[in-house]
Amino acid sequence: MTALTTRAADKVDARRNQLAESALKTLGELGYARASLREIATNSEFSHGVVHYYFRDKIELIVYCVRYYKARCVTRYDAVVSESTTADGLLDAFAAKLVETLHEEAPMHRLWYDLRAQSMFEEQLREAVTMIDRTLEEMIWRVVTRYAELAGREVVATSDTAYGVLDGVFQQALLALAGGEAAALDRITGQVRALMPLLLGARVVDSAAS
Amino acid sequence: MTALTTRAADKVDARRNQLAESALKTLGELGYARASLREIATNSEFSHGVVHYYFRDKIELIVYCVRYYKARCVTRYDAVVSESTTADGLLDAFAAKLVETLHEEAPMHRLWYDLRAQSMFEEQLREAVTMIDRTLEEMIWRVVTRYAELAGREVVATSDTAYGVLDGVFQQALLALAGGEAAALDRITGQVRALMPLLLGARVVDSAAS
DNA sequence: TGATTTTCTTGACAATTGTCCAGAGAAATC
DNA sequence: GATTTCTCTGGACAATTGTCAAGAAAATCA
Repeated sequence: MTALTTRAADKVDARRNQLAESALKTLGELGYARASLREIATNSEFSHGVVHYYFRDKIELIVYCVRYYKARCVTRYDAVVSESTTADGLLDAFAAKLVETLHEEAPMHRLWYDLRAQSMFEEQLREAVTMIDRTLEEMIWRVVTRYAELAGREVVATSDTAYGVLDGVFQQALLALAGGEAAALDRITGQVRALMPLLLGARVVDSAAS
Repeated sequence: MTALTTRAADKVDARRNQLAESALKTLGELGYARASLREIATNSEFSHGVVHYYFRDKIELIVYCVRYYKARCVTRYDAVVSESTTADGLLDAFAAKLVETLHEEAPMHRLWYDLRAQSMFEEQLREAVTMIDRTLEEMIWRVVTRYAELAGREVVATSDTAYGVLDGVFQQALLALAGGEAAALDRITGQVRALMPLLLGARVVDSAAS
């Protein structure tokens, strides 16, 4: 019985994910405000009524989508961290990955910034948004600390500052890109190369290697 | 006749500004999506029909509001720049002003971030948003260059990077504040104190003063 | 004061929205 | 194969939206 229940729950979750998938496509295209449930359903293979079978209301769908979206984000820079062997190499790989993300996932990211802004008005969004924000901060922190480790230096900024700084220039690039400014891709590469070293302080002396 | 026309135009502009004023209040409270023309009109001293007498449609009202809002922003840190006599003093004044802004104009700023995000979906908003963004960047740049000048050092970051970085942590603070995290005010003070020096490079030798 | 223009109000409109529901269809269970 | 449960459809609902227009009210001008 437990097994059956679990399997049924899995099936429901699978359908929820399927709906979230197409909902995210519509949301990324139209943004939070303009994406109606009917439009979302039209861009899926179901009718508009099915949404209320799997989600209580619109906000629950959105929140589910936001959480679902997070799963794709967390590992984005893991390869950058694990496969880089030098500080400069990591810098290159990180910048390249940022550019790739801006290129290929722009709709997803403008949706993210949209939702984050909406969360300042709609309290129901806040918890999910805060959770993702924390996850993103940790992701960036892994990159920065690995960078410092490879450089043999210490990080002089806190985790939130590092995230805030890089998120700021990333958002700037995304915005410029939305305005057709293709040069934004080159610009952010330079910005990251310039900023990351600034986050590092004096050379660390490894006391175990004397 | 020119004088009369001008005076009439001034009167129209005055009414437009009056409407923009109360519209901004509603927009700051509800955000771009949820602020209907009726709600905006209700929070003004006019009926909902008057909006279409002074503005062609909703988007024109919003854009007008955005531009009107800009006028209040540009001079916000002028006193910080002109009245500071030491680098550390400027840092203090700048951080204090940021905190004050976060405290007193939070609704206005969450509206700004909302509109900026919307501009990635709605092309009609883009021009006005881009213009304000440039203005804000210049404003920050005046602070940063003045800071470098007082410190007798050069700025190692470009104007857009400086703006992106500070805007990032500011937005982070605003978001945290919306979530009731009062500690965000102290945090951003520390962040600014830590970040600004990082934007400066080696000591500048004033060749004229040798 | 009377005429004319400007300004504003009120009500109406079509469209869109989120939500709900009755029932059709599919799947699972017995 | 019959029955029950799950899944989905399509239409209806009230509420809200931006927009518009007809006319009242106010201001301006003669």
